[in-house]
Amino acid sequence: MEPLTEAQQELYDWLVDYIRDNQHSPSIRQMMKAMGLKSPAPIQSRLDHLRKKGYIDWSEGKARTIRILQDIHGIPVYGAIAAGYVSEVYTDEVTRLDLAGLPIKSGDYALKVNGDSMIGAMIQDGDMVIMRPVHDPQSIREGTIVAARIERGETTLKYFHRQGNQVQLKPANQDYPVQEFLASQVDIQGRLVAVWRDSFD
Amino acid sequence: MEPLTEAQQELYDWLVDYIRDNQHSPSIRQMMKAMGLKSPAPIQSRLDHLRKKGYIDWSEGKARTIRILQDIHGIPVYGAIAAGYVSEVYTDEVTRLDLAGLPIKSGDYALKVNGDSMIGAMIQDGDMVIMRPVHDPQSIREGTIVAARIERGETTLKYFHRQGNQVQLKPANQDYPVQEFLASQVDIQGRLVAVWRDSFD
DNA sequence: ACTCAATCAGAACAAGTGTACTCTCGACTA
DNA sequence: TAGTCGAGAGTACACTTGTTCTGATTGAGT
Repeated sequence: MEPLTEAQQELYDWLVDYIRDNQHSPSIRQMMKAMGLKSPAPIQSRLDHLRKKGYIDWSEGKARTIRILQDIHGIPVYGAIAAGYVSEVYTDEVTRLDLAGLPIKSGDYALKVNGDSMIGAMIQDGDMVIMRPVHDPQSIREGTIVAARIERGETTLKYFHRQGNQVQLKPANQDYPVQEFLASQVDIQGRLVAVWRDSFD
Repeated sequence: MEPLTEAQQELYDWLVDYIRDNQHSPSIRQMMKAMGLKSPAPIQSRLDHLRKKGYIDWSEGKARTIRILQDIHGIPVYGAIAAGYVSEVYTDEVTRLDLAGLPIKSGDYALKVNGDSMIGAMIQDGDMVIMRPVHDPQSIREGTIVAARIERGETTLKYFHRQGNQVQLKPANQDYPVQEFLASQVDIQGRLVAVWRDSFD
């Protein structure tokens, strides 16, 4: 990332804070006052440089449309780790894991997992599963993990399989039985899109 | 939260998406087009209702200053699901899982997991592990999962154990051996605070 | 049948706002 | 020493944009 001058850095830092707090960009005259200036020209100049250097962008001619190009919310992904004695560090290109924006859409919701019936799918007690609402049951693919409500009763997390007009709900644990229902008996409330676990002491 | 009409809900959902994607509010005429309308009046009406019901707010007279009052980045936690045929739905109090803010501190970073040496700890290939830097190796508790760099070589994810002045790195998979090193040989780069997995088709 | 709220079209206005322009000044460099 | 670049003041203009009108339509209650 190309370095910034002191004045540019000052404006950039203020911008990031303002946008994070207010969910929208300030106007040039607002920035002017915040920087203690009496003319919009210096702000324009700094903004031009910030854009040229790849820090921000905006829609030409439109009011308050500045966007910070760097991810504000995510955390940096430094590389790949682990296991087979291999490791790799991303030095030049630091991607970012945007837990807030990237894989999650509006409407998604989370459920806390009780029990261990999905242990074979690496989902354990206490995990948070992020679900996406399913509007058309026909669109669910075989083997997807879904939250299924059975006959207006309890909801469980299971593998989804079709068998004619029947629906199979398979746990990922030998200790639990496979359940079969008529398609009309089960209500698929969502499909699994992500798992979050922070239950480490 | 007061319920919304269909038209209001449609606008609100679109708004949330737009602001999250663009870091600023759209103009009324943009909303007009997005909703397929030919007049700004209906949008204003919907916005008035959304504000009155506490969903959004804006600075009067200022362009593109709409803010979503609800937390955009967290996602709602509807309840507990699964497993032992038990389920529970949180109806009254909807907590929110703030993936961006809550359990993650500044300085945390993510690593993509290669291999299956931690499969016993329910961490599989492709998972993102969120690590927190460890400054004092003495503070690490027995059995914590850490990212350890061995003799300035590769970094691996393992259980951390002490044995006198030696350090044991135990994988969570029988197929891999336990490794032992002098404390001076291993550099603990971080301890595991969370796991994220979104590799579902 | 009546009321009321919510939803639309269309037009108009005033303020907010981005942008362009002309200057000056200081720091650094060839 | 002349030249370039970034910072800053001040002014002006055109477009974007929020807001306010006047009406018409629809649907749900009563």
